[in-house]
Amino acid sequence: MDTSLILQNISKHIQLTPEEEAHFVSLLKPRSLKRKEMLLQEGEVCRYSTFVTQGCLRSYTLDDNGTEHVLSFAPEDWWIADLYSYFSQRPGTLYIEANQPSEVLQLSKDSQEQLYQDIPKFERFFRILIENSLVSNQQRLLDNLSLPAQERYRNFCQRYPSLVNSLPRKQIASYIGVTPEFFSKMMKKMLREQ
Amino acid sequence: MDTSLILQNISKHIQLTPEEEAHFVSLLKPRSLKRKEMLLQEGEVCRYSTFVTQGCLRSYTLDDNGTEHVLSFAPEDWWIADLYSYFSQRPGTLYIEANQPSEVLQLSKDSQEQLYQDIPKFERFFRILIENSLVSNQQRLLDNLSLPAQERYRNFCQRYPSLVNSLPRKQIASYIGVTPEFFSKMMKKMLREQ
DNA sequence: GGCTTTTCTTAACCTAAATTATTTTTTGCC
DNA sequence: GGCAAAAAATAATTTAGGTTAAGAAAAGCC
Repeated sequence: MDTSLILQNISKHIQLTPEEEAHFVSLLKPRSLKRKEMLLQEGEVCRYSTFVTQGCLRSYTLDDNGTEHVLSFAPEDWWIADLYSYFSQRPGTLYIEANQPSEVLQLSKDSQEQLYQDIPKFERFFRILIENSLVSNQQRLLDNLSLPAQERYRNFCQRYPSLVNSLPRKQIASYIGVTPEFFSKMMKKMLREQ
Repeated sequence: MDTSLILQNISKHIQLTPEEEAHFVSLLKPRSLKRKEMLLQEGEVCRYSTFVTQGCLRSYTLDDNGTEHVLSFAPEDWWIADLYSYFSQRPGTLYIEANQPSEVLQLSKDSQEQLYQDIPKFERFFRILIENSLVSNQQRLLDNLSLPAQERYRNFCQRYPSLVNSLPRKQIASYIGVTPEFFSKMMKKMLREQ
């Protein structure tokens, strides 16, 4: 189990002693995922926060027509969960699925609560993580309210530069909130114009 | 300065001793706002988290055309801030304005950091506050991606029941992401259909 | 109370994006 | 490498919602 990436991720916000690092690592459960393997489905309780060490996951909902709406992507070095379900430990609405064969480290809700008791610094770490998520989520919401699809695509490229050329276009289309057909037309237009 | 509402708000998530309550209260600065008074403008640094004890505030951006896009409302018992600017202490993009004559209590960023040191329980309190914001913000984003304007309006009514009949319709329209003209047409249609 | 300003409504017209259907291209996989 | 399945492109048609403009209603203010 390779924990260097996650320890580095944590060290961006809090400093841990070697003992604390060891304690944290002991709470992690590694898991391998095949392409298209589901980590979570609608109606299930999200019992883990998941950190991606290799590959890429995505979270999405299905609406009444069965259309997929992508909430987030999690490439290497990102966290992912159905946060409503995770925080409340009630059944959620999100699907979380591996886009590619992936390696992840999982921290259970119980372990996380324990961690807050044992090493209060982690309360700070996860608070900062969530603060950053909230800020970018608010910005994305405002973008969706105020910007045309072209600009939202440009913002997507900023946010996930490593994914622009490796993700199916229909998933990018879903993330920015347009149909694959419209996305295709839009990309052609953007090429023509520059 | 009436602090009963804010202390009650806090007691939903953490228990404070009378001494801790007194310390917390000593950090709060009361402020009165007239209708249309600005608490924050684009380009300014957001130095305070603001708790509304009376009245109602809203946060919004202005786009290139000068069109307003409402991010959030804060009636009594709610918190409001430009979180990007508040967390980073860099110039932000939001306007925060009083919708009506209002009374607020403000906690400066410095005081909040100090509070984390003095009474670590507050780290938990604000973490939970932000967790809840993030969850509802993600849900609103997914609603914007997947639901027609009518459904988004119904969700608005759920979220802010106290505001449905007291807010200018153009602000509600902006919050759900449509023009006032379309909103007016939509409301007429909804009445016809039920 | 009257005057100004803002908000709300209505209606005609317009456009970004959705839908449906078909074909072509790419990808995953044994 | 070949085949099935998924993804992408194209095009015709439709629609949700935007724009423009103008009048009616309501709210704020001395």
